[in-house]
Amino acid sequence: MLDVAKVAGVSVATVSAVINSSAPVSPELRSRIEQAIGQIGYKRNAIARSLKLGTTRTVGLMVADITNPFFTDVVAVIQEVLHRAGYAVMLCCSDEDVILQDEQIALLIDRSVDGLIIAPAGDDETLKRMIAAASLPTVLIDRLCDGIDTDAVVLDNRRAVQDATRYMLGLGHRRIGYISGALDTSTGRERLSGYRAALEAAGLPFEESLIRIGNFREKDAYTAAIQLLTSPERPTGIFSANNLMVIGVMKAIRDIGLRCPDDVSVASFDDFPWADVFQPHLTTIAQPVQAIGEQAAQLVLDRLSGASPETPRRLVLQGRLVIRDSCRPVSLAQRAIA
Amino acid sequence: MLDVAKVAGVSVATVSAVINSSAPVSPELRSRIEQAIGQIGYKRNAIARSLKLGTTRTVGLMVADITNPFFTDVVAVIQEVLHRAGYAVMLCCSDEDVILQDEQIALLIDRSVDGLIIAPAGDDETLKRMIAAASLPTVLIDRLCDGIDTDAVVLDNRRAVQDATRYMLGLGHRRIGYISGALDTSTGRERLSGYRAALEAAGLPFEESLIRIGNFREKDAYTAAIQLLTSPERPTGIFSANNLMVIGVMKAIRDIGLRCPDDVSVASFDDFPWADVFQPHLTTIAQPVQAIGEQAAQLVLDRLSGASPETPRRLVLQGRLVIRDSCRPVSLAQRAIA
DNA sequence: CAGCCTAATCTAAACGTTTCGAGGCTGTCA
DNA sequence: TGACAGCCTCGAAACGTTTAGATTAGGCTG
Repeated sequence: MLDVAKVAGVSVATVSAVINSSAPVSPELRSRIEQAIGQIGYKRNAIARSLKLGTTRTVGLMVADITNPFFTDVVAVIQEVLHRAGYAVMLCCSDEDVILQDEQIALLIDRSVDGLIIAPAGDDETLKRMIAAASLPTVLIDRLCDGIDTDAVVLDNRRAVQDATRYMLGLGHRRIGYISGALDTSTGRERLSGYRAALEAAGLPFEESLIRIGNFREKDAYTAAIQLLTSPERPTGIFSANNLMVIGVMKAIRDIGLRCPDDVSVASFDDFPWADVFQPHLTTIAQPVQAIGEQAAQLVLDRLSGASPETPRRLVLQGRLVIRDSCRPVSLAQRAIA
Repeated sequence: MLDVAKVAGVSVATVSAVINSSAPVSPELRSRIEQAIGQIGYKRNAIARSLKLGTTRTVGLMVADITNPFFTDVVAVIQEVLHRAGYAVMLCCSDEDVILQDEQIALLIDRSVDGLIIAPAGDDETLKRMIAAASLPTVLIDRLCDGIDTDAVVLDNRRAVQDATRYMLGLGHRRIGYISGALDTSTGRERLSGYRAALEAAGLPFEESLIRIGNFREKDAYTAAIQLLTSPERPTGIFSANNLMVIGVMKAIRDIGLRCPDDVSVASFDDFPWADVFQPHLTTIAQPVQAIGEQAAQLVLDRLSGASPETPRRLVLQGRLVIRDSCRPVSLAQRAIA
């Protein structure tokens, strides 16, 4: 910029004024400066600018698992909306690990991001402290955390799972295995509570032995499903609390030598683009990923521009049960087993 | 930092010395300073540091489609390796769009990333110019660009597709439809050339009418497959040049009222974690995603630390044909049609 | 005891911007 | 003609670091 000023024979202040059109500059100087810029090939240094302005026009985005299609769909739309608004996105991934999560958040805050969008891997004190200390515009997505009182956009998890469970009950299933996400996540807890509520509404008992923790991971879900399927009273249906885990469940069913839906009915949280073309066509709960991403991005943009109310806004969206054919009415043979 | 210095009763230079252990400091002062840091809760400002040092410890990562599981797998490992090395990752996505790609690269360079890892959406002049002008450590992944002469890690696309095509030919298929990626990508061209080479080796003619461009996108591939399947001489097999497109192909087959593999055999580039549990079990070419990610990250890290040779390094990895059961020997009935 | 060396500490400049306040010029009005 | 307002332009400080080079103190040597 100093060079530009020299070439144009003006002061840096004037150059800055034309670049940011922050002050009136005579047409003559303006053109001289613009020409000098073109000649030198000058690009303003964003770092120096950030230092002076205290703003980076970057928002940190942290998801629990970059490999999960649900998150990538959401990331894609957030990315797009923020980019349109002139913000860059710094993406991190905690791999469902709280330690890693804290490291990454620290890294983002360290880099002075202007805002934060987080799908937390789990409640933890450090996270709370860091967010409070940083006091940045923050929005939680997918999952909430006790004690983090910020904007958020989440699903009505309880209701969605309640619907799905009611559907399975309606097909005559009485023993429905449940592969849960980690219970230190809000989604883990809420989804399970939906299952429980459906059972209760149907006047059925809640059996601990039908619940297994799959930690939202394929591998853990596989082990969990194997246990469920080899237990003395095998469930006639299994509900998986997310998309990654249902793959593990299906592998378990195959490895045990059973078939879905003939021997075991399966339903799952999160939809797949290929679900209605590969068999069994999975019955799932589809999340409005587009809306989630848009709203989250908008919430953070609103706060960034100071257009938000003081009190945190909490958006709750609804899932949609997509019935395909991975669930079947309970057969006589299955009844006999149970 | 000034505050810390005041509290500890020393100069900022000394504080800086203890923070970076860049100069010897007496134990007494060191502990006074450390205490002051704790008391104030001081965190060093990375922006100011970047300005002074001219380094951001951030690398830009740009992929063509964040929604594609192949890319997310690679992104996940790059992320992890770079994080371990103390670098942050700034992720962007071009959505297979050259214009968007240029915007995003400009944004990354503008933010002064220290290095760049790019899976280009396509050859284009602007990209070349920007990369040359920025003269940053750059590594291309998945796809090469004419005229961008940097480190790179790619697959032996030609050979992989040649293997797969030979396999289909071995099953008796003579009319194999080919859904191609965009031909302004190196992967688009190389994969197609593998198909062509296999045909040639088998002494069969290459028919333009069997080739359709699906642009690596599900939607375009769907349209392309519909055309192929409704043509007078319907192919008995279809090869899809990536994972997203094979979904479109399967949807087309279903919508036309055909079945895979009974009526049409299908094989595809890129593997899926669920491929051997949902039917039809897709025959695919699996890419070594872990290795691709690790090598790419390592290449950029090496250059960042100045440990690289002057000449660009080009790593070519091999794919692996995973035979499942979406391809079947050509039946008599199919022969009759053709 | 002067002179020197070493080790610890400090001062101040620099990185590339933005911006505040001051100053200069032009033109208008009394 | 002088006062004043308005518009441009500029100088310089500030953002929070790092670091080269100056300074100081203390110990050793001759």
